[in-house]
Amino acid sequence: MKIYNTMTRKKEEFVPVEAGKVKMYSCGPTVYNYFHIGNARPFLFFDVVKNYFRYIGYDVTYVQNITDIDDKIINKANEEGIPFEKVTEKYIKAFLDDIKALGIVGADIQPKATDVIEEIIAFIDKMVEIEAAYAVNGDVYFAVDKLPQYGSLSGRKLEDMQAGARIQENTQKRNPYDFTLWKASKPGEPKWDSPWGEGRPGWHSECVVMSCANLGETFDIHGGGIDLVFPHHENELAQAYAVNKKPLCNYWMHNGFINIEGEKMSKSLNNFFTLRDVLKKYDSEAVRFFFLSKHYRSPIDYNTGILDESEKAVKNFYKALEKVDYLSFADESYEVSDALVKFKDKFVKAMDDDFNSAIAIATLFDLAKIVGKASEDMQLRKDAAHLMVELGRVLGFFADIETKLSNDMNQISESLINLLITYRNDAKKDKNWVLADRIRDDLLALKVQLLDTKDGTVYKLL
RNA sequence: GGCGACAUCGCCAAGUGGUAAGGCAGAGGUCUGCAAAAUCUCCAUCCCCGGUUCGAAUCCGGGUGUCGCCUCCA
Repeated sequence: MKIYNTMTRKKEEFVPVEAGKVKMYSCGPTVYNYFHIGNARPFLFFDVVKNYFRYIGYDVTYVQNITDIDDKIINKANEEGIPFEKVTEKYIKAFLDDIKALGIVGADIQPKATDVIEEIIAFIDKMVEIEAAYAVNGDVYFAVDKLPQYGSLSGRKLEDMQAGARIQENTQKRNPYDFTLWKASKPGEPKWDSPWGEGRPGWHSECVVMSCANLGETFDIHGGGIDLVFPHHENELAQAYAVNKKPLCNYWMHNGFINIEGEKMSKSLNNFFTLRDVLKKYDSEAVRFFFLSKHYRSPIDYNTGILDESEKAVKNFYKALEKVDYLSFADESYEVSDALVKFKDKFVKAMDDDFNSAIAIATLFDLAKIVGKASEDMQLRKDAAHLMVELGRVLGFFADIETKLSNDMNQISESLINLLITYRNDAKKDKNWVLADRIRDDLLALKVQLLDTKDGTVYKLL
């Protein structure tokens, strides 16, 4: 198992802190809005990471935080003139609904920042105590100068950063790169008591507190979007070094960005799509296919055509399963036969190589080809179907296979269609092509497609 | 200015020294009253130049182009 580690900029063999166990953390949403497809990428990807580790036998603990106190949330609350809790309540629910709609199982532990304020205060207090941080007028800042390791994750040196960076003047800070740990509250803002007065925690401390509390001071994997490398993750790491004197985690994983039609997604360009809106038009598995068909570290371009293609591709998985009537034997046990073991190997090898999901998906197509091939041995086709579903589920596909494959047509309409097929066959016998075609076309308009096969006419619901 | 990523068939996308996976689209055959479906088959030498090597899409150098981070944006 190899993982690309942002810290070292190379693929490294994965060695867990504790044998047989994986402790992973990924940065969750700030709940002030519906999340967009860019946010969806890490949510989906790290869920697959978790699935895969479980699949190959690890005992996984996956923690993902919810940031429910933050400037953006306060701004939103002020805009709408409601308490910030109303904002977070609404968007936490939306977050949970949306990831579920995308087929994301979710984290084992999902702590909220406001649930651990006491712990965050204690953590910041410790930094002040050891002089890794300092308080000024009710604010607390982390002193980056004190930490020689600062910049090690993002590969920057403080000297380099100073040169051309556009950092707002903040005369309270000793170094412009000192970051806020605690922020004094203004009148009317949410606040908590602290040794430095009433205020609220900055963003960077909560993740350290929540990850270490649930996973230990050094855990295995910390994930998030590539943009979080600096400053967020750099700052998390800095705090962990300062207080625990050891690295926060052994492997830093970062997913690439999503562009829209070749341009950066941004609110000013108004070119972002919420997942919620995308799922109104496209099947969730098409979205999943879109993400997983490309390596997670690559930048990925979103455009309207790409999901159409993805949707067709996913449909072919189901077409193959329909051909063998998968549901009729889905519950039967099976073994990976000698003829199929190479596909499982290919899948595992691909995923072991820094989660190469593109090849993993190709394996699914390899299997779909066998499943759908009428000339193949039926037992082989069934076994291939089982394996295809087993592997597909690791990637999050086929979660709702019963619904997808079941024909919800009721008995009456089924017999009506068969009746019309009989009429059409009579018309064909009479060479009444006009009537025959009319029946076919009219049914097509009702989303019932007639197909003339060697064995007679069959129909398909579109 | 500093740091970094990427450039592979019409589109999406694997590949990290041994002679280009897969998907979508497309072409042809079979089947068919027509059509669709199904099925079989076909479909790239890897941005440019130079180097290393028996051998490079893969390594090195130089171009060109695209993009990202350095603004509490995943």
